Amino acid sequence: MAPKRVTLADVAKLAGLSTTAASMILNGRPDTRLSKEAHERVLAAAAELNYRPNVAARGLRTQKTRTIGFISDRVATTRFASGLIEGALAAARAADHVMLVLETGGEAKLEASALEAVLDRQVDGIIFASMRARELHIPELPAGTRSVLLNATSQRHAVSVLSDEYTGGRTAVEVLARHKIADGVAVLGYSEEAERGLFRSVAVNRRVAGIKDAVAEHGIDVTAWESVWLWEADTGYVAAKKILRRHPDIRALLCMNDRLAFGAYQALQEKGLRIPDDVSLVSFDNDELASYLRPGLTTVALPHEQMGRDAVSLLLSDDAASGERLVPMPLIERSSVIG
Amino acid sequence: MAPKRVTLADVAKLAGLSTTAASMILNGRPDTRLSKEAHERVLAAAAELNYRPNVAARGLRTQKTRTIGFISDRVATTRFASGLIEGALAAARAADHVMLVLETGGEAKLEASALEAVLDRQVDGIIFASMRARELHIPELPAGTRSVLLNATSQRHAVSVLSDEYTGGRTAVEVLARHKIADGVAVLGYSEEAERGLFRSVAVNRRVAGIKDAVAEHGIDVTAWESVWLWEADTGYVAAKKILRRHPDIRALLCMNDRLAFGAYQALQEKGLRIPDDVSLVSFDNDELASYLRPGLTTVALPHEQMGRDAVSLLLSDDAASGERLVPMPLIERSSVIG
DNA sequence: GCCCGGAGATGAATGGATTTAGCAAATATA
DNA sequence: TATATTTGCTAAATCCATTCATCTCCGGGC
Repeated sequence: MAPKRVTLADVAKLAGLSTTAASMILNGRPDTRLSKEAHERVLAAAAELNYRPNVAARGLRTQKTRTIGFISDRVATTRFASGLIEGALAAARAADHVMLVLETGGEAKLEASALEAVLDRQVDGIIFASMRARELHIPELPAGTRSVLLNATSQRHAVSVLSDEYTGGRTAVEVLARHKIADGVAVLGYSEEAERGLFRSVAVNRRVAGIKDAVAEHGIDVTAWESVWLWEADTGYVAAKKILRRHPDIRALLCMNDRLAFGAYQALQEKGLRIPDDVSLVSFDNDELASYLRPGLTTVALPHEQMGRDAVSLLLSDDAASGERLVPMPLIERSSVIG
Repeated sequence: MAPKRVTLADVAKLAGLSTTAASMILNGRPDTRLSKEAHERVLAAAAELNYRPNVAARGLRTQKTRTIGFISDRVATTRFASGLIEGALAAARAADHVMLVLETGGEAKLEASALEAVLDRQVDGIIFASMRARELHIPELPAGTRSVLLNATSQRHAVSVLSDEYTGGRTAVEVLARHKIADGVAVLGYSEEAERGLFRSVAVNRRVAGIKDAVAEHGIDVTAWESVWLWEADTGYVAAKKILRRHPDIRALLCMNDRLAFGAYQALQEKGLRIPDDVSLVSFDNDELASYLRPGLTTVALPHEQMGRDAVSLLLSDDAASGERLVPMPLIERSSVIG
């Protein structure tokens, strides 16, 4: 039904002017000497025909496509990690850009072809995202290709957006300190002793460093550091039971993520221990889960949406910032800490 | 460092042939009469220079961009809904296409601008997705624009991909029947009596119809239909408590989704009732939650990934199928039904 | 010796924009 | 009156690949 797309030539013809004039006017170029009347005619014609420029054609000339490539290992390993995409999408939209989203599953082969696919489409910049903070290997990019690492680091690439894990770790401990919990604290999920020399991730190491520093500063006595390699609900359940068996006097559990905390809830419930009256819990992530739990779980949030936003604005900003952009991890207070 | 992109002209020059020849050879056109030697030279030149065609330029000529627009209200309202995107992404990649993902938050204004944004980029087709199955209002598209509705229906648009809710509803009931549960069953989340005339959604209505038919066929006695408007963990908790108070003899809970079931778990635990020994549970969705729960929740899965895949393959397939593509909802058996 | 057909290749148009260079008329300057 | 300058606008090149329409040889047929 609807005829083919309106082109600039159509607009120019209707306005009785050249495409040059139409182009200049529609792009609002400042140096033009075209008359007021010409402006009006072109604008009116464009409006009447409902003209929209063909981005591919424009991009061919200008080398700008107003398109960003977002290459990530997974889009949605965990629900909350897709906040990275949501934030990026929102920021891109605000800047009048769109995003090509590609998923690689972490496979090198797919990573390479994903990169080619976005390069072939002349994107203005590329975001390399990882759903769990880690070191990424990025191949060399054509000169002039802008890129930002999101929730990831890389040797070669200058700029990356990360959550501020060190401060986040401190925050979690400070909640305990503020609520006068000074002993009977167990850390669930990480133990330096058990994991020394094993590679965790930059994020975890920094978080642990924050926890340790804050614990020392506030003179908190940590009864146990329990190592759990996979941070899932069932492993959390098992580990929490173990801690409770060995240390019946535990008053607080600092869990390395919300799924572990979820498992701990189950273990505590089984033992008939009440949260927070008998045992307090603080955790990390602010997974969707955290709000479902009863009582609600107090947790230090991973600011995924903000990180996504920041990645886009860094990518699109003119000043070639470099280094790490650390995004604060906000404390979400619910009811799992006694007070 | 790396010089500017290699163009077809570069390849042609290195091969000592015209761009016409190079283009024909690289595109493997069958009718060409170019010599074997010419083929070899062009292919070798392309490989040596690592030539990749500029998709924008090609698209300008061929009107094909190998790009799909994916416009959705939310990308990740719930973790598992983003399976829609994951599936679509995987299918697109398999078909050597990429996806422009746009999020509208359901706002009409953003929907309109998202549509323009993808149309401006000459996408080969558009998927309109909704994270919760519902009726979508899609504006008229330019002639020849292919489109598929994903997890949504619309008056105007012919083809949509939906989960097979009717059969899914039956499946849930059949689990109960198979395990010889014939009475003391309560449905948690929907009551026709309470919600008569209120708009739910096509999906819910079909699911309920399936439940009703299967219940009648198997001669199951449903003790209570409890209406819950918002299907969340806390509302499920409250509703389950209410049911247990009024009907202490309940043996099974059929929950309209996993979050409600999660709330029911909490209510049952508080009452000291064991799952599945005292009360069995069946639910819908296969949310990530369902696997965290103890015991694991038996649930009828929303086949989001498959739906995403189907949407892309329908969009890209030649035969202009129309009507609804109903994707089966698989039963995920865990341990919440006595047996 | 001339014409014809086919093999092997290419020039130029095309798609839809941006942009450089420059033209013609009107006005200003001397 | 003759020369500069400004004003208002446009032809044509460009971005890169695809494709239509030809063009040039060369050997075979008559």
